[in-house]
Amino acid sequence: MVEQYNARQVEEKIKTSEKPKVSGTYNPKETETRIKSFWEKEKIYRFDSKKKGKIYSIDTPPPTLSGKMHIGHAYSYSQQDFIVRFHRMNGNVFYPFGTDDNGLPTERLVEKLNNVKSKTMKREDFIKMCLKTLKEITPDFIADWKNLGVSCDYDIYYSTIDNNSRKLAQKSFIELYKKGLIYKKGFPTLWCPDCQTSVAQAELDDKELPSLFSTLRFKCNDKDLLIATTRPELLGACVAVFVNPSDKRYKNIVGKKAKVPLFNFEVPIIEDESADIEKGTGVLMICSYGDKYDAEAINRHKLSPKIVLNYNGSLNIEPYSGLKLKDARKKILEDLKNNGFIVEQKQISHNVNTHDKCGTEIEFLPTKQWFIKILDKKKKFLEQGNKIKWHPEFMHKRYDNWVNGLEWDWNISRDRHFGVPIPVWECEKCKEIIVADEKELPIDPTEHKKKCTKCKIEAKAEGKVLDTWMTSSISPQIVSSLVKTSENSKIEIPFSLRPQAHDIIRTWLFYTVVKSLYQENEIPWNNVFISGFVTLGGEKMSKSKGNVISPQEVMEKYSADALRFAAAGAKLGEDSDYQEKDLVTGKKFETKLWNASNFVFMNLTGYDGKKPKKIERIDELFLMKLNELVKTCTESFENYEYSRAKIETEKFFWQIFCDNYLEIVKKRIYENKAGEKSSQYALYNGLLTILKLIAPIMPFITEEIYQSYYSKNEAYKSIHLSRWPTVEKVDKTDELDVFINILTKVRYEKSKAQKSMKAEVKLVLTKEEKSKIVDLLEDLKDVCCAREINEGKEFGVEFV
RNA sequence: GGGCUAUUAGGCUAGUGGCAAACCGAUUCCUUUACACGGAAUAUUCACCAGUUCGAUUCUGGUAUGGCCCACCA
Repeated sequence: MVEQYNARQVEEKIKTSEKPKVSGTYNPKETETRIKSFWEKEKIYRFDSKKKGKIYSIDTPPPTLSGKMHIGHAYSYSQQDFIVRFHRMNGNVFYPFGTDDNGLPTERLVEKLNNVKSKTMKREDFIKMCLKTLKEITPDFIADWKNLGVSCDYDIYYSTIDNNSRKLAQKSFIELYKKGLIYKKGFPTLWCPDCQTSVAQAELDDKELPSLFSTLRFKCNDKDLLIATTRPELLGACVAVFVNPSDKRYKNIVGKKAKVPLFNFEVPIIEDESADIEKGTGVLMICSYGDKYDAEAINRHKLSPKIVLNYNGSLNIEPYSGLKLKDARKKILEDLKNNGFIVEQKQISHNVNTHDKCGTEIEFLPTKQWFIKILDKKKKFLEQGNKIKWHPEFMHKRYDNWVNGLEWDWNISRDRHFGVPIPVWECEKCKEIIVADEKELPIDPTEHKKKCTKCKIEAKAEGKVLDTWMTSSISPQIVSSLVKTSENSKIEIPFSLRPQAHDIIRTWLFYTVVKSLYQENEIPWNNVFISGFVTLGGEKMSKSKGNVISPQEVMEKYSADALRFAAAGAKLGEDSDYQEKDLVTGKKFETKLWNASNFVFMNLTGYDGKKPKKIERIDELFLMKLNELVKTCTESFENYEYSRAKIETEKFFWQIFCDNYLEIVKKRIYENKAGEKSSQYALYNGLLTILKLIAPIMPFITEEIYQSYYSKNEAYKSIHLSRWPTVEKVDKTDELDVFINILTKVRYEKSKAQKSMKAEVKLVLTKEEKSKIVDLLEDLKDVCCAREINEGKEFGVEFV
């Protein structure tokens, strides 16, 4: 069992421990639990609204509340936390937390947990049940984020279905409606027959499906007119037949009528560029509606559509009434075949659009929906995109591609039961729209009666709900509303950062830009930080494939710090493959950090914290080298390149600090040589700096080491509130490199001779070598175990 | 079909206009005043073809192969 400590006990422990606690083996499980409660108790990550100075604000992504944290979350939230922790050490951060529970996944979860069906309940009651259920299950869900060390201020919390979020989403609707940016229109829209709702372009997925490509026999003046189709079930909705104007084969029949097989009605034969001469038979049948081009074509030629599809995906045309699309297709093909209307049939595979929530093939149905105008502002959205700094830069292209490819206005209404209601009523007589008063929000119009201001009769409540992105797209406004602002701490839009994954650039990211432009006339954030996915063996993880890595188990086995360490290896924006060896490396790094700290503290007895008058050259060179690392890490973190900071710090700590510097100063410290104080100074500050540099990535172990030694001398109660190391201007010198180079050569000779590194030698250096490290000869002698160092024509090692 | 991105040691990945690198693994050795969960060393490598350049793994163009996004869907 994990031993539980509270913060007071931690304090006691620290106070009462005379000797440095860093000894024995590192126990991450116990430590992480204890450090986590210390952070919570001391409110280390609380947003301080009174603190002066610039605020680094984060538009934290709210994870969907369903099930548990998955490994992708673990990586991406770690990555954003690296950046946040770096900025916290440079000033004040605003890092709220939210959960997304306004969507289908949560609806299903709540239904399952309470054994109810939302559609049979009053919407208001279902939302109440959601809020109650969520209150019960959310703490457990969030626990994983806390265990991982994600340093949000969890008191600044929102849920996308809570009263405040619903209120702001409705307010946003009303604001945009009043600005004339929202309209309601009957239109053939993307429709999911399974969810029985309209959907937005951004919710479409591709699916490669097998299909039958059938060439059918239409009739024109008793002659055959062959037309190929994959959608025979829509024959009854055929309203025209198109041929290309430059297709000589069909010139003579343009303007005549074609007879639709099986249904026996006639449709006009029209010239239209959209018919591809090469494809099929070159004749194209237009149905209402097979796809968006049908919709456009029907509009273009002012044809009247024949709607044969019901909202639930069944046909309404005899004799196929009531049959679902797939069954109807089967039956119609059968009938066509039996009547000799099929000339040719082949199996093909083609991509179809499906609904990303349920995988059902998307249909087109004319329904009345609410839209936000976006098509006429493409240029403006591209401009906004240009004002944002993208990390990595190439993700900007994805945004541009999406904006350029937009073909529909944003459909924001959904025919679902659960969600944020659209706060309007419509007079059935004069079609006047009555919007809710801001004071009434959040409101469910179906629960309230409103009269038409003109006709004075009762208006009809809108039954539809808003697209969940309608709420998510105002996340900056939602989190801003959660804190009281003071002079010092205005949470302003644009925020500093939006961290998110690349799969929702077209939705969350884009829609937030839209809202921010329409509501604030601003970009929502100055920086966007796009993380990649976590794969296993190069493949996407999914429950169905069974190749899922559970972050809870990884944390259990390797520690949260090790998991974060692995996440820090992933390059920004790129998918990274989960490799167990990265966790092994992370754990080893912990051990090494622990042992090295142990060694440093052991040798700091008698150190008074003051800077000695004389700093030995070797100590100075080490601190200068470290200064270069500080510079690199600072720049890297500023540019969101946490992985570079991690690699450089790891390399420096292991290779320069442990393998070389500690070995070099050992003898001086053991033997209380003259430069001891100087080395102690360098050890104390060197280790502290290294700890700070790696603290954003490994917050637990660095805090533990800080608490066990440094906190009593340093001004800050947590390493995560301490100040990031500053970069000093120093002259460059290669003395240390030359020194290490010589040391390497000595080690090589010892290794070749199969001798211990402690074997005593006589060393011969060239005049040039010797002159470069003239101040370091005594150190070289110590670390090489050299009895003497002589000058000669060439480098040489002699064993004694 | 368009866009983006990638191709580096046995595996997984950094990186750079001028001796090619970390980690895991393999091989050889080393040990006891931080750490064998350690240290020293060894082997093996920049997809292909052109161009720019004194010099290209790095820049440019193309080819091949993979991934992602978008489009096509009669």
